Amino acid sequence: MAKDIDPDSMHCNCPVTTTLEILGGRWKPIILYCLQDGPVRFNALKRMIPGITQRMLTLSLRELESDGLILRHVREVVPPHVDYAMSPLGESLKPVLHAMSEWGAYYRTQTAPPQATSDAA
Amino acid sequence: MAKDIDPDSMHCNCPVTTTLEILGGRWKPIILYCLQDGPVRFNALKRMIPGITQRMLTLSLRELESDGLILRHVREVVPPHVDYAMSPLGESLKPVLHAMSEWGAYYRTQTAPPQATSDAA
DNA sequence: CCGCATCCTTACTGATACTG
DNA sequence: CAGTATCAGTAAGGATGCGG
Repeated sequence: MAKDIDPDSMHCNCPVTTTLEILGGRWKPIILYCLQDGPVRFNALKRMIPGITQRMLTLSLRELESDGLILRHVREVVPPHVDYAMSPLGESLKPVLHAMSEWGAYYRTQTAPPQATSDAA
Repeated sequence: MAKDIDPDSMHCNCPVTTTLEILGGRWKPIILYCLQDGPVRFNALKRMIPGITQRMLTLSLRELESDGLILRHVREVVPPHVDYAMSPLGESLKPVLHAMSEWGAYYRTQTAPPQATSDAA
């Protein structure tokens, strides 16, 4: 998803793809979701997202920061204290995240028949 | 993505991730975008999305169909005539696509260098 | 506590050629 | 026209260990 698209071979200017490029990947949306209620520390984030590895958390955080969606705040103390928070641009993404969340939930109700209707394919 | 997530290892029930799984990948959103105005034939789709290969178009279409977002209509004639259209579930995704599109466009205005027209629009 | 470096595996994507 | 099959390259994601 971090794939760089050459302007020369930019077949489609679809802004949806732009959005996908930014919050694509397995962990970005979850991280953003966790940050919605305020700043969170690195290890707290790791604890909130059980399956994530430190590597992926670090990489995702860096990309999110690089894309201007989150802010990284380092406090020079021992032990180190670093927390992450949404930037204004990140805040602007909230409605989108909300819409995607709503649809994802709706989708599940439409495709997850408890046990009846074997059209599970 | 075609990635299958085991319920047992489902670390996060974030519905946003569900949505991302469904329209993740390089071509899905573009295809959905092309289908928004009505049914389109296979080759027409291929023509509307210059960079896509037949393979990726076929695979993406199959996944979209499998996920219930689009409908495949085969007319048994020579030459073969197959067209794809949004299903009601696909239609329900339109607002989400629109929100993502809006944000993507907004994001570009926020990150586009003022001094140059580097946005390959 | 926070993060980086290395290596490895898998998944996604693409080019090309062939078929009903 | 609308696919399918095979092959291969790249990049995303993960495991583990070290450093500030």
